[in-house]
Amino acid sequence: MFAEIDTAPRSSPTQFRDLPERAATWKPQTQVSCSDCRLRELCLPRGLSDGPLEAFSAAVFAHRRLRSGQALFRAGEAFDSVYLVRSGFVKTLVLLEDGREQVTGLQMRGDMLGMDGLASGRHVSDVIAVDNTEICVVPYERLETLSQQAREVQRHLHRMFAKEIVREQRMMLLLGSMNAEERVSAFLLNLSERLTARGYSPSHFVLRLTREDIGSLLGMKLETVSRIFSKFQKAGLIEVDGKQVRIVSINGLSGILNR
Amino acid sequence: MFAEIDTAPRSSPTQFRDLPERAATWKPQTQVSCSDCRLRELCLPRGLSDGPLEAFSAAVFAHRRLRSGQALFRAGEAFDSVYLVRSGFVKTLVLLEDGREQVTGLQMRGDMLGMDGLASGRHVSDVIAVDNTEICVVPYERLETLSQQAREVQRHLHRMFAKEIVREQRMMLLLGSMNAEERVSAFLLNLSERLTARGYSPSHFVLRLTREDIGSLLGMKLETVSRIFSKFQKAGLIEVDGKQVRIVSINGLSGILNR
DNA sequence: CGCGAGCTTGATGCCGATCAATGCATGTGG
DNA sequence: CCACATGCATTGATCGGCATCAAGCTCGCG
Repeated sequence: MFAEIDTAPRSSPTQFRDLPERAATWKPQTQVSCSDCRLRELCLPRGLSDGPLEAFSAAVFAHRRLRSGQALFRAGEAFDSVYLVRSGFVKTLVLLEDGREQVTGLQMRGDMLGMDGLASGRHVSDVIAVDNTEICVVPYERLETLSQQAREVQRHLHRMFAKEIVREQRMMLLLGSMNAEERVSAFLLNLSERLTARGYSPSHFVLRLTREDIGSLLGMKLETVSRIFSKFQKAGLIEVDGKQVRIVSINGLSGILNR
Repeated sequence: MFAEIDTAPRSSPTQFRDLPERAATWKPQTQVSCSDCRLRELCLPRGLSDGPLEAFSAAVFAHRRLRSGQALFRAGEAFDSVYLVRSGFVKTLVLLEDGREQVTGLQMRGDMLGMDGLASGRHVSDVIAVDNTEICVVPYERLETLSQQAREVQRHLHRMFAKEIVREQRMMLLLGSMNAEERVSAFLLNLSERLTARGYSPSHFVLRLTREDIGSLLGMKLETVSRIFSKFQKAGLIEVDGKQVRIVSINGLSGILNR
């Protein structure tokens, strides 16, 4: 039904993600310099001068490759690094003592992870790859040092923190005051925006999450997610086929939000 | 029904909050040094050595006094400072384009505010006093400088950021996967904990928020909040009289959460 | 005194949860 | 290669928790 739009136009490792014979060759890789990383414009302060850039590059200690399903870290583990998604997709989960868990985010290229661990020295969330994923590891100590040497790095870091705070505030608003249709539509529009910013098609993409994970993220049951997808499809707003989604009417979707 | 437990044991400005004739004298105050601020152990890095301490003290540019109902800042205003609650209580609201708003937090002594503005240079939330409140104003530029000079200050700042991220994650979990009774009980227990940490009674306190604000914070309607308070009272878990609350059975309340 | 803001409580209705059946794709072991 | 299990998604039927609508109360205040 849908053409393959699953490939990352500017990020080579992901373009093989659906080919099992390539996935089988998925292995840790040697280190890469930040200077020629295509992620640079997302991950680094804009216009970072050469000195700080190289310093930042040195701060990226290592890269980790995760296969879909593998964990980057889990709640309870000691915090020592923050992470940047270089390619692929991960989900973040927070856990309640009684076993209940909730997806709190879907992160993609350029998104920062793991800052939660700074509060107590231990992570309070799980981060799980939902696609073959490449991660830049930035030891916190190095980031601290670098941040003290270069004010622009410090400011960039603060901005990353602040963005996460704002994102979570928006999620609280979604969870606290939107109905199910509004949540799903906000989710799809947000996904579209972020994928567009990363060079993907604005209208045609692959949900990395199952209906259950989407439901968890949006505070509803998987059946409800499924029903609303079907309803939107009948209304001519989207086309859905499993995880493949095409947004037919952005305006229609936005209309649901501002109603 | 309840004795007056409304006074702040270690924070002088608030102990007059319910006396209107004192409230009428509420006016901007001269500057105070951080070194003899009673908030010090909450707001400053523990064991901060003398040099950085004085630097930090100098970073607190001014103090602002707000009467109940006044705004510290509003969404859309330019960001230039972060704030610390020195005494009193404020609520934070985020707004949707269509006018919907949601309370996202209740902040009290030692809590930091305004970091959201760092993301875009403009605040995206309103902060409104829900009691006569005293605020320490810390210009961001100064904080940046100080943070570069003293690693312990930087680390403390990062930890404040991270705590806010973790707090918001917990709120997402509450909003996404708890029913109404669990939310109210989590709210009361959290309030009790935080007030205890500040030297108030763990069992006997004053809700600063209206039923409507509590409902907004917890993602439910004010009538539901009211009903659940009544239900908890009948069950012998709490005693409520307007904004006065006494927790009769902490275990009973916790039991609702882990059920 | 009357008025409005905030709170409580009841009656009713709806949205989304729950329970359940089915289909489909993938993987696995006989 | 088939039988079977497992994970994920869709759809229907029913139920219940919370929203909604409404009435009445208290309290502080102009």
